[in-house]
Amino acid sequence: MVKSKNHPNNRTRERILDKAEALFACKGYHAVSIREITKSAECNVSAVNYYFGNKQNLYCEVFQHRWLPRAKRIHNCFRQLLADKPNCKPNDIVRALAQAFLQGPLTDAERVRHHQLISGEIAQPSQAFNLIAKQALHPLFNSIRGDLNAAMSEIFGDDQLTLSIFSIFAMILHFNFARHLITSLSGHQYDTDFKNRLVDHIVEFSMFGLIGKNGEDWNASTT
Amino acid sequence: MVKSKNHPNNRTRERILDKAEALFACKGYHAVSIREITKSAECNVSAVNYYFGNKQNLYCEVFQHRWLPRAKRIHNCFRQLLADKPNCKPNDIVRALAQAFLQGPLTDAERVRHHQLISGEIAQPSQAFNLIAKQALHPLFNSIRGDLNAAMSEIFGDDQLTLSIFSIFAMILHFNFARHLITSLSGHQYDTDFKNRLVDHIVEFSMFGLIGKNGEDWNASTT
DNA sequence: GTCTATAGCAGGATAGAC
DNA sequence: GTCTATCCTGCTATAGAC
Repeated sequence: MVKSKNHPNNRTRERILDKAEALFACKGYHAVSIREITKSAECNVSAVNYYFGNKQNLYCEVFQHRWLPRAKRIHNCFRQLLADKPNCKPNDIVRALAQAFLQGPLTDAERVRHHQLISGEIAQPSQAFNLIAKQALHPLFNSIRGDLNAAMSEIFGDDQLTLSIFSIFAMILHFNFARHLITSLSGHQYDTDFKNRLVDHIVEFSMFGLIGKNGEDWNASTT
Repeated sequence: MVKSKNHPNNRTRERILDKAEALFACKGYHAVSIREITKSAECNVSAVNYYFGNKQNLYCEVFQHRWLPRAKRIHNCFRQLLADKPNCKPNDIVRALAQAFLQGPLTDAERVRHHQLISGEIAQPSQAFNLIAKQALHPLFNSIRGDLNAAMSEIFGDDQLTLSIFSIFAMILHFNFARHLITSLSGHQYDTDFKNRLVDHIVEFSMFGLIGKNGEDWNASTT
């Protein structure tokens, strides 16, 4: 057995966070054991308790030190894309959002991890939910709300806008979160072409829905 | 200790399925122990192994004997709603779908369970995924595809239609699946009024997106 | 800061009485 | 079909050597 491992420029604490995140994302909190994490991080079992106290706290610190910084990178990317368009219209906002999340600064592996983790918290909120709600979800939501509000005509009610933002997020999350299902039903792999296609689709659908700009007499049969 | 428990008209096997489903939905597969299930079902620990062989198999049978029948009830409700409208337009189809899933034949507690279970499988597919994909997801998808295809104008491409159906499902799933987040961001509780509002929103957004029938010059700033 | 060793417990699964 | 008792594995967490 090697006593002192070679991990140049790569502290044990950081390696644990990296591997823990990957495993939590992939399998979920309860399906991952400390032994599995420390084995993957090539360190001793007791290192998790030494650095993080316990498993639950490691999970929270994954969100604090891995998930949140990545969320910030996505949001910055979104803001940057908008900053390049001074008088932006609703479609510019939705496009910037879709691009930031589907093509933005993350690698595809990071993107999958990111969405798996947030999906887990949305489905079954734990301690970490309050953290990310307060520091990422609420600020982003309010920011988009302000942008869209400024860009939309005033006939749009507050509630209508809120629900529309949820719907846009539903699409963005779903197209990352349900990759397996979507591949299984559509046959598409998540390559660059398909992601371009998805961004275009999200923008078009968010603007026109099923009807399209050629808007026909959709309501004719309803009396 | 009581030797023979009183469970009139309610076989042990069925009680285990009921309680197991509730717990799996609420906490996820790995977070639930056999002991917890059998305690909740008021039977002996060994009953799970007696009736289902092992935990994994119990999980699959929950999908087989609880989830799938419920999915069928929802699909029947959808078909029934459509049958009442002979010459249905796209908005009728989307409304029937949203109603079937958000207001349909299930109680609200059943609806939450149903969506938590399917979300778990979409996020991290297990053995059960193939079962429900083959017996519920693919048939429903193809059925809607056919309905919409017949109701839409022919300018809509195959791929465009596929992505649009995903988007409609994304909304329906998200509005059930992300209840905690949506309540946290919008302040709305999931009462009857809000669910009515959601159905209307899903139909409107799916038809017109953000622009609405008053469709303005959304694309003006993009050159 | 990293390791070994182990405490202490909970998990899934089985054998066999009734 | 339901129960008790038990096996054995794997888990989290801690104590203490180096």
